[in-house]
Amino acid sequence: MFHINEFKKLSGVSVRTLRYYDKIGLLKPVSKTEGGHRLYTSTELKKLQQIQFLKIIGFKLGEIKIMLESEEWDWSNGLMKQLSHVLHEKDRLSKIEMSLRELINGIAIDGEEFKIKKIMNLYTRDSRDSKKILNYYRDELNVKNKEVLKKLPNMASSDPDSLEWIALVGQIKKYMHLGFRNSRIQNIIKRMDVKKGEDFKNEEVFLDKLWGIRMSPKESKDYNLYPIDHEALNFMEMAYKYYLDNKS
Amino acid sequence: MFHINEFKKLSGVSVRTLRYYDKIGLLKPVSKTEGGHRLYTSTELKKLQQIQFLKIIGFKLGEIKIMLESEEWDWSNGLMKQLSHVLHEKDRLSKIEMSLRELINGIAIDGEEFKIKKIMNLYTRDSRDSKKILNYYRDELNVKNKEVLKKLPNMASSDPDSLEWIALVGQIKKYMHLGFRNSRIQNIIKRMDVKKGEDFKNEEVFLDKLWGIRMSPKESKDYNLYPIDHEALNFMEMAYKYYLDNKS
DNA sequence: TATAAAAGATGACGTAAGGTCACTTTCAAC
DNA sequence: GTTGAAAGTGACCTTACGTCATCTTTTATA
Repeated sequence: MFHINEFKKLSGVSVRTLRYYDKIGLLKPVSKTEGGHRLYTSTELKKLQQIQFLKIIGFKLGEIKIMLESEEWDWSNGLMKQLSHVLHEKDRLSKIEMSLRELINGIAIDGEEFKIKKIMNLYTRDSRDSKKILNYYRDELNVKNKEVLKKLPNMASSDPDSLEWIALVGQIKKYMHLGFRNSRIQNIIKRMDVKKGEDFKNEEVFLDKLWGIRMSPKESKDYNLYPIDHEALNFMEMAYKYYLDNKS
Repeated sequence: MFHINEFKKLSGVSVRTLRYYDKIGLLKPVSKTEGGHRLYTSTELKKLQQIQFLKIIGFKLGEIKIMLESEEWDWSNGLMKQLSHVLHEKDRLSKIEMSLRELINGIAIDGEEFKIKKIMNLYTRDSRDSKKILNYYRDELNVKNKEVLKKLPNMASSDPDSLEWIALVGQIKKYMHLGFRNSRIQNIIKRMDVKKGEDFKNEEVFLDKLWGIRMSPKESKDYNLYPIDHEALNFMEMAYKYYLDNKS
């Protein structure tokens, strides 16, 4: 049984925060003294540590409450979403970093009078057509990777079967530059062929989609769902033909 | 002279925001009508665009106000500080990203029951000596990931090469109950064998570690780094032997 | 020119996660 | 029983606005 001050020292969390967590029902003390002083045990300490971790990872207190309360929380999905969010944030910061460096270099080169002048130019470039900056920035920064990054992890989910396909296709793209005759590429193709042999239902669905994209490139709504482009698909096809020829 | 609604359309900034900026003295309308309606000109539009830019870059409204008001604001210094701040944030996010990927991979391999169990283990291990989590995490996230994960290139990251291994091991565990003679299992083993044949350096490191864990189960500090247990490893070994026997 | 409708103004409350007073009550030691 | 330390509660503050609700001004039409 720890008093709040001891508990604070054990956990490193401020007293105000502990009272706040109590109030919002995130972490209740195990009991109270007659006078109303809060009492905690090591069980609460563990829970608090989980909370701290999830908070660092970027979840909000409300979300954390739900996660820890409900038994059927979809961890895989939640973590994926969080990851996507983090990647998006990182990307945004990278763009900001570039802008800042540009400005700093500009000032270093052009001196102080650079400031307003240049900053304004960054805009007038765009404001000529009286479009909104925010939208400009939103397009530049967000749309691009939101679409691409979000799609892949969701479909991969946490199923190792689908994950392997993702990995295989990813490797194809990674090593495409080696040419379809290259042994590494041929090895990847071989693994795909072996895996293709396992015609169980889960795979089938994914496989049909993946291989099927090539068939109906225009009308396919699924096209955007997979981060695989026609170049890579054509390459795969060539490599696969080559593989079949040399196999027999 | 623009009325507030026209100005909003030109700038893309909400009416509420414009009134707010007026109130805090960040952007005042050039004049008002008799009845008190705000009137703006293109001068205010330019200033607003500067404000928007600085906001995106990460400055707070209070800071922006000072910047634009005072003539002698040290731009170079301020931008540098901001850059430093951005870099720190990026770094923090990178660590979070690694943690998330680690968790996600863990779930991909061990399934849902991984969740609380594993997350809690991450803590209780340390809480015995009543250190604060934050420090623990700083150690965990920094030291572990930085040193170890960097050494074994990207196993936890999104590199498709490593991803395939994770997927393969995940499938082994998923279908272990079928027995090592099962054709699906044997197919997975075959793919592992084929991939193992690609003896490029990146793979080698990972592979040695993965396969090597079995060798030194007790002293291995790396053991905890991979979400793979001995049961699965033994199973893999049996399946692999069986595969080799039936191959020749 | 009278009136109705649209547009604008003002003010209050809410957000997330607590920090910082101010004031009061309980605990623990003597 | 007294007293100082520790704990309690409550209120207001922070950012950058969003969202009503109510009231006034402007504008368009009859």
